[in-house]
Amino acid sequence: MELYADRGFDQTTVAEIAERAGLAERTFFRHFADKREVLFSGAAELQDLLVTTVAEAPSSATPIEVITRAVVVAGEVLQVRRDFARQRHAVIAANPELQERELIKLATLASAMAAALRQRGVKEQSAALAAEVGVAAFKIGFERWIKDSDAGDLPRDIRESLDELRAVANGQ
Amino acid sequence: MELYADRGFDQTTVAEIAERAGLAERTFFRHFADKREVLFSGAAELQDLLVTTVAEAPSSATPIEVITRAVVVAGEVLQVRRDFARQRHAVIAANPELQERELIKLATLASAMAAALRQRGVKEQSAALAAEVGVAAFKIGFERWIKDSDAGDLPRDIRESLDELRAVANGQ
DNA sequence: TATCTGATGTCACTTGCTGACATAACCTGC
DNA sequence: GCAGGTTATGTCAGCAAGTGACATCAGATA
Repeated sequence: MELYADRGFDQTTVAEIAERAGLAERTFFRHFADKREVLFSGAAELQDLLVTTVAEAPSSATPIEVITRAVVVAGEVLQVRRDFARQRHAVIAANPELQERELIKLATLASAMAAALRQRGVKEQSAALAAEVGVAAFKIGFERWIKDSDAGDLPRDIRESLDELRAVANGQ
Repeated sequence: MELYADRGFDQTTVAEIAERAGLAERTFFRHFADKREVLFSGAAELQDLLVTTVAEAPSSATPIEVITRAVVVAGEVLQVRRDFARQRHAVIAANPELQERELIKLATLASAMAAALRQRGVKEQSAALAAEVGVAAFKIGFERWIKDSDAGDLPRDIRESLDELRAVANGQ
């Protein structure tokens, strides 16, 4: 992260990262599939959190309620380390390859949530759509939160995005 | 496309592509930014189509109506070459790097549509959300269409996805 | 015809990433 | 404690993607 933030992602070689870490270059690739993955190792935990939250929701809840709960909980967790999230976001925003990776991670989260919904008996299409909607609202709520110069409130921003998404989808 | 479809994306070298095309390897990179981009050169035209459709919609239309029209029109165009779309989809589905590229292209389309909506006076957040919703419905409609063993009807599938998205978002 | 421009070729080079094999650290059972 | 297995790390050679610099060639234009 330090190197990426300082000189930029492209300008940082794996050799430099390895040297800074006191390891051989080869060892880096044993810990991370590629140079980008360093910034996305946290995605697995986030996915667990989302899936667990979906799975544990009361059976009376509708798909969108379940998804809302999940992304809001994720927001609560992310919010804790705002400075880190911000720096990471800046690094990613400066590089298209990293944005690609970010997008596929989000898509993976969506499909994991969709799978968890299907487990609850939600039908295929609805599950996929609810998950996509949740991720879209999360994404836009996250961006608003990161831009906010004050402390901000990520879960609230996510909820508001979802409300506005609903309004927009209903033709308002 | 032939090479990618035959031996797979990873197993195809740029040297081979260049040879098949009767060109030097260097020349390949003057036509395409990288090895993946070959499969996404059509995205620019699609973006033009979407943006134009958004811009030309009657001023009375709501954001979601405008976006719906745009993605349906895009569906009509894509539908014409179903075999090509299918083969391309299969190649992409077999390779994570290509999926990443696909996702960033879709995200680019979404943000282009959002910009076109803002041009119409739609406020920032609503524009972004409407565009995201449109792309999500397009994506899922497209997948249904591509899986369909019959001739299928892409615009219809997209519309149905949007209807179902609305139902889901409203808590059904 | 002379010249200008754009597309292509050639070459050398960096860097990401992988496979194969060697070595060191660390358990685990006895 | 120690023999044997497992896991993390090092070393090295090599492939393929992508880039910069310079040369060349073909067609358009004055």
